[in-house]
Amino acid sequence: MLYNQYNVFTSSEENYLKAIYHLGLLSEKGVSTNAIAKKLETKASSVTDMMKKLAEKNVLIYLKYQGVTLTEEGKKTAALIVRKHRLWEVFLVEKLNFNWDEVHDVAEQLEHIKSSKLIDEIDALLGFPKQDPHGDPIPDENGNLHQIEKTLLSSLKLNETGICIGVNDSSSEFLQFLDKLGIALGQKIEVLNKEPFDGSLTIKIEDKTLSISHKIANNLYLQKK
Amino acid sequence: MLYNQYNVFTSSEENYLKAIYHLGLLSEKGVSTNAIAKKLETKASSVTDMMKKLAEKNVLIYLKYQGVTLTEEGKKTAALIVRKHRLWEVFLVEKLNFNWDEVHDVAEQLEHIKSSKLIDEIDALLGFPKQDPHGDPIPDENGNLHQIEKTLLSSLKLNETGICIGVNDSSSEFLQFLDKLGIALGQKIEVLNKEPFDGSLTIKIEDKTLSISHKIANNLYLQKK
DNA sequence: AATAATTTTTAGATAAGACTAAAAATTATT
DNA sequence: AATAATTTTTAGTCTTATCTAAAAATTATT
Repeated sequence: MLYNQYNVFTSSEENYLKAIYHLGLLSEKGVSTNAIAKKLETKASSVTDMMKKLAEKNVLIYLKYQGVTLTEEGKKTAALIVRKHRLWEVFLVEKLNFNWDEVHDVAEQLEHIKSSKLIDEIDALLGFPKQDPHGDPIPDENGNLHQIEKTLLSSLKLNETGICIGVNDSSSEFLQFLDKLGIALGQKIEVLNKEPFDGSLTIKIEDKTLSISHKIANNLYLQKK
Repeated sequence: MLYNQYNVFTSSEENYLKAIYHLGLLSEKGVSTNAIAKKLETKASSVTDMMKKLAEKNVLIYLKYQGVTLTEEGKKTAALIVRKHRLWEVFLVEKLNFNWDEVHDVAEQLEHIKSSKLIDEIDALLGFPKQDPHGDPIPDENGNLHQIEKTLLSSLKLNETGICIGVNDSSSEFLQFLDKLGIALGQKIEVLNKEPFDGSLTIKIEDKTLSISHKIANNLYLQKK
């Protein structure tokens, strides 16, 4: 049960919650002050201040020197911000001709707009999408994630096949590089060869044969067939 | 010639510029501190502080005790915020099923999103509209207004006819009242009778005959036929 | 286990934007 | 023209969200 559904958060508070949410998914332990500071490009002292404030608002548990953990309310709040971010990304790509490497900064702004009708209507306009343009899952209206089974291309075995469903690194550099190679979500990929020397792969994708580095293969998620 | 096209403004600064822009359209003289304070529901002392800051940024001329006037750059900046506000209003009504009385608060938030591609694409998606849902003109990409000739319904003569093209008061109370009466933009209105006693009008609108108060007639704009 | 290195917190400072209360200037009224 | 009323500005305070520098706690290393 959530203590207080009617908390209102500043954009800054929302950014902290989102950062903690993302970092918290990576491990079971509390999220460290430094990790948050690094993610938000701010100073550890600023993080400490904000953690005290957010703990007061019951969205996280803060124990000095032990990092923080989101409460149920904090998780839900954060997930709903992520939901807005990802829905806006889909909107920008599907309706406004943005490329998938251009959406992040604008979505960072749009995610803070306060209006439940707005985001519900955007969701409906887009046909209730389940993934954003980078293949990341969109939390539902209760903040729950329905993750699909995903495998790194680098961990596929020889001759295995999968559908490209997401990226690990969604920097615009990487996304533009994929565009250049002609790799996009939804495409079928088959591993033709794995080079033991440098970990590079030869893959078949949409009738073309490509050689890609281990680093690339380590940033592409597939759904195994 | 504009001094500096690359000024970046905070949301608060943008709200001041917009308020001064709207107030400045009403008269040739400088806009008074109190008028701005009233419009933004803030204190005169806060306005004075902000005027000094905006004068530094060359978007307005501030002379102590004499009110302020926008510079060319200030006018353009303000008009482009108004442009964003009104385009978002059209978007909310046309694409997201908002009623015309629900759009203002959300557009107040959306108008501060920084991305020229975003607003250009919204403009294109909507087919380059020239008016917002209340009939107010949308400034072009250079900040210029192309106002159409409009007449208050209250100043129409007996048996004259016009098309309803806008409202003067766009509070949600008034707009909901119009909805209840069945009055909407684009409708043809004919003045059947003018009551000298209280200024009320009998009008014919879409085959119905209605009696409306002077106050209502004073808040509806028509394009004369 | 003691010391070194790192992380985190505290304390104090700053900037933006708002406020109150009082002073100063302007405008209105007698 | 003098006084009253109003408007505007100034001076000082407050909150939010930052920061730096120093102190404290934790973790790693010898």
